[in-house]
Amino acid sequence: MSAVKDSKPDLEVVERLDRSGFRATPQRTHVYKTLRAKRDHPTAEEVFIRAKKDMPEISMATVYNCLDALVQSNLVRLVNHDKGATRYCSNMMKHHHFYCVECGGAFDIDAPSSVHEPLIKLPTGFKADRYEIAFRGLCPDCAAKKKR
Amino acid sequence: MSAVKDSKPDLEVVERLDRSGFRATPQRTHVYKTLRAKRDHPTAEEVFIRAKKDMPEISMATVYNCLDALVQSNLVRLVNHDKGATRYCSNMMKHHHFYCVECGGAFDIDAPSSVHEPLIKLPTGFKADRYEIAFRGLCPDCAAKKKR
DNA sequence: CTAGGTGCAAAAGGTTTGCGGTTAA
DNA sequence: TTAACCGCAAACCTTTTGCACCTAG
Repeated sequence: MSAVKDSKPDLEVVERLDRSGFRATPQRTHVYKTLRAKRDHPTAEEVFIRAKKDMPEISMATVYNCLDALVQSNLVRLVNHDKGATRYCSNMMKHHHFYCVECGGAFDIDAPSSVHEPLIKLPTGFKADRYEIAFRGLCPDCAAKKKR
Repeated sequence: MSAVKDSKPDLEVVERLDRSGFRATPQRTHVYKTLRAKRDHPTAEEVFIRAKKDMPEISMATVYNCLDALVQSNLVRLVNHDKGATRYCSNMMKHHHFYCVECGGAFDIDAPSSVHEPLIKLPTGFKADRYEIAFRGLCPDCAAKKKR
């Protein structure tokens, strides 16, 4: 009922791509799966390297194309660190990010489902449909090292 | 109220640069003043163009160098839009940003001085010394256009 | 059949670096 | 004097684009 490389591509994904006007190609679903396989924030190149393991013929351009389609389909988010290449995140749950100023790492911070209140009142006219908090400071590891 | 080129370079700036181990060179103070002159979020190239008006011999590399020194001295912040070049912001008051998904513009959102509370509890070990909220949605102009 | 997608290679940004010359402590 | 800094140009890295071929609808 399923092949080695073509395991069922998750209806949700197919549907979302379709709703945004994209075909659910093997490359796109594979890039998505690659991203889901690990809970970190890889760069496009990192994704490319990982995706090639199971799909050696995929190209960098296609990875960019796929990531773009996935972002537009709301299956993946962009995450910008302060420097360097754009990173991608397949965790679409409401969450925030913590950036360690020491080691440069980025960590997901879950948003409490209860309190996502209009913490800040926006000036009249602005219509926000989402927000994300970027914390900066020391991650547990670096904080521990620093203390000594 | 502005001078030709060498108006006194603001003690605060000199001191901050110095405290971070940078000399307060004419280029650095000029780039800083350039950034302060307008309340937007220019790219490095934009800064370069503006800075050249009053300092024609300044180079792109120097602008990058200066911006870097200013960021490290806490006189300027990096602002990343979703796409494109890094942008810079000389508004160091506690504030957040609103990104318009329609026109791509970025707007400063003042943080109420009263409530800058730890609205989200971080997992144990994380030591945040600051945070910034990125709102996304429609700016007043685009919201108005959309309504029609 | 044909619009959309892929892979490749080349191009286009954006940022950094190496280096000779200059300047401030 | 000398370490820091400047301007220039080349290098580098990330992302986009043009194009020939391919494939699903």
